[in-house]
Amino acid sequence: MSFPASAPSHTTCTGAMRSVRDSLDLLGGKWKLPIIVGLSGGPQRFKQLQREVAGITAKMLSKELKDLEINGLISRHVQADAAPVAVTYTLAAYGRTLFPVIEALHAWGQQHRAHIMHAGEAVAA
Amino acid sequence: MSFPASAPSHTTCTGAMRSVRDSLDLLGGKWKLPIIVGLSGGPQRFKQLQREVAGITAKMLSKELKDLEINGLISRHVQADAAPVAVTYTLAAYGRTLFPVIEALHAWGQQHRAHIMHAGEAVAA
DNA sequence: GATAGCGGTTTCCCAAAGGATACCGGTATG
DNA sequence: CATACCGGTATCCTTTGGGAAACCGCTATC
Repeated sequence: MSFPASAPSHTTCTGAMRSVRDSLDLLGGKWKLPIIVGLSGGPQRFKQLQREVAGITAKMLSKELKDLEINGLISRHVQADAAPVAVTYTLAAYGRTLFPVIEALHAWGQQHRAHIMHAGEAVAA
Repeated sequence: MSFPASAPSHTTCTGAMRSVRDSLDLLGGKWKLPIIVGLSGGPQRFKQLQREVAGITAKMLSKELKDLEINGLISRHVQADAAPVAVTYTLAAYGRTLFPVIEALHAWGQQHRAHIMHAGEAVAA
């Protein structure tokens, strides 16, 4: 259940690391998580999403969405019936299993920001 | 406490993303987490650690250790008394606050691996 | 007919990440 | 004297990540 709390001994820790690195490979980079969070509020169309993920270029968004779809985290729907061909991206159920991970990163990042500020105060004071 | 479960609305999600990206900036890259896990079992000396983190070069290990130390996640101790100058690296208390994050990444990565295998089975069967 | 939006792709380019190798001064060991 | 271990550093190189801008066909709108 937990990664070894003590005595890594090469083999044990190497094993635990594999899965950690797997996660990081899928979620690493600048845009994967922002996109997932951007979709967490409901389906979005390409340009909508690009506006929401502030700063991302069309090229990056396109590429990252492909990656995420390949890994089953999101799904792409094309409505050819509509006149200018609407495309919507939806966070898949499997993508939602990432929420605890995002939560953990979010919580730590927030606490870390507070930690930094606190250290800064002592200096600034 | 939790990142917005619905209706991101730009501002909300942008705020939540900042801390997530902060975490990723500190922990991202190929080696940071492996090193932390490597130290989770107790203090290690440089070469010991390099052997444990399988595959890392001295240059990378040295650089990453500096980064981690600057961020207060680990601490470096030099024992000049010993003849060939021993250096030990220890996971700081603050570094241990990362355990929940690592746990989350570990758990998801492990589940993901199972997920992939499962999908593979259907094909392989 | 011009302009704007959609959903992208293509090309070019730069900076950062990271690997390989050699080397450093020190000691101990054969 | 040669070799190996320690804790690194310096140099060079390739790979990757990612940004900028132009462009695509199509539609709707002024």
